[in-house]
Amino acid sequence: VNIMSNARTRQRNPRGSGQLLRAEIVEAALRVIDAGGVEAVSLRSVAREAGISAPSIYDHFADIDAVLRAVLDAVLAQVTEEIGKVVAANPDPVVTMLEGASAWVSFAERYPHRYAVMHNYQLLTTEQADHGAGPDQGRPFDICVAALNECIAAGRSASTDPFNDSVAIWAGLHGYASLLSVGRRFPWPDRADTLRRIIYGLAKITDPVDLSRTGRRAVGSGRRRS
Amino acid sequence: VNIMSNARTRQRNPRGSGQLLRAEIVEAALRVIDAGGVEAVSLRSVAREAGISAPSIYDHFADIDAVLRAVLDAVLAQVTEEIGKVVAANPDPVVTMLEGASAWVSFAERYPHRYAVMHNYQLLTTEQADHGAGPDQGRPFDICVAALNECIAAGRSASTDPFNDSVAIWAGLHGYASLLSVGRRFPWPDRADTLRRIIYGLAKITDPVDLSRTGRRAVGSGRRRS
DNA sequence: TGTACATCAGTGAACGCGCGTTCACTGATGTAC
DNA sequence: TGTACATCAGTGAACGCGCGTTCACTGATGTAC
Repeated sequence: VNIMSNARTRQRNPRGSGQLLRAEIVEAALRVIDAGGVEAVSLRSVAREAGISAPSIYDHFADIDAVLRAVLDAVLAQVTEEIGKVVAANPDPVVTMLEGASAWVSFAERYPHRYAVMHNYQLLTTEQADHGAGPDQGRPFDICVAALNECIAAGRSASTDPFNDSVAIWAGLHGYASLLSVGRRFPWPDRADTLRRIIYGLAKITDPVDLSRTGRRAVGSGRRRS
Repeated sequence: VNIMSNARTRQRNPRGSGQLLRAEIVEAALRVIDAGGVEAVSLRSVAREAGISAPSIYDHFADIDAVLRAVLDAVLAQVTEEIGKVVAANPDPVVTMLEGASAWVSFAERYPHRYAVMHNYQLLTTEQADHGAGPDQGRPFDICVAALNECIAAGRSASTDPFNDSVAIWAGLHGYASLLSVGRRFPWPDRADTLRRIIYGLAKITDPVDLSRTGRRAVGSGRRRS
């Protein structure tokens, strides 16, 4: 747990740079979370990991929950950025949905404990829960609605209700990410296949794409229709 | 938290009935979980709720994790029974899928903390994680595969791969149940509508059913196809 | 240019709390003789 | 029928631990004069 600790190596920040410790505390909390989950977080464990004494945290945060809210902001920013990058890189709206979904699930698998923290409702401030900063409700969910609207506009989706269909997509992706991130033993099918089933089925994609071909051309064999 | 406690009112069990306390401990743990989530569970909090001294638990369980595993068994039995009842009552396979899904989500909403415990992988024994007792992998997941196979056999589903499609359905239902159970504020669409989107989309139902009509006849307007 | 002082960025010791766990024990009740 | 005893179903006190939080403090560094 203490492998990445900077305990004992830390130097006091120079005069006027006291704010730097705030960021160091958030980073230390992220390391504690990655190593042992949110239940390993305590004021003292974060202080140990940051290489400072416990009372020093009070100079920057009111309590450990304030630290966790700052952590949550950092995690939200990270996942939104990762998805945003993928979405911006793809002009094809169907590919955008698939790759965005893949980025979401990939984040959950690489940072399972951050993903869990992101969905721990107890931690959220009302603002984080209600507005744009909300993990799914906010930017990632909005990205999903926007991408689905683009699919509809391009004639690639049969959805007539992009908001309600996006709720279903959100549920599917969160459930899949959540199941994968807890590391349950299960004969999981190929991930790209499962993501295609979820996105094609819930976004009502009429015009699948074969991602295994570099040309990314539409193919007719992606999903059989009756 | 202590409202339903039987502290101070409890009588020692009669000679030869010491086993009864085991069940009382599990029930007390369920009350603690329902009131405050799994993080409120401790050996002492469960003992308080059961109206016994803390060391008494050691006569029946090796440690608090053993109590939680017994709790998990009870929760799995409950949810499996609730779903099984609904499934057995419906001869129509499409209705079975919808009502089974509704029962699952309803359980998550009525017992959000039990639902969370059920997906807390840390608690599972290897047996619970791998075999029939597993929360979704086991009986509920098998019920889903069986129901989907019935839909296919009845010509109501276009699925050609019931196992992989069931994984997608499992993801969708778990995600939806999970999102609802954490109580996030969100303009949720009508629940039956969302469940229809998830099941019809992922089970590839070609022949929707209108649940609002008591006759449960198939209707053509459930989902537009391009 | 020197020096007193204020400020900054923290520290160390201590507090009371709930926790898991141990250990010797208690008191009611069934049973052997 | 009486009584000694074994057993059962627990209890009460104590331990060491990590926790959140407080409080007086320290020592380096910038600044006023």
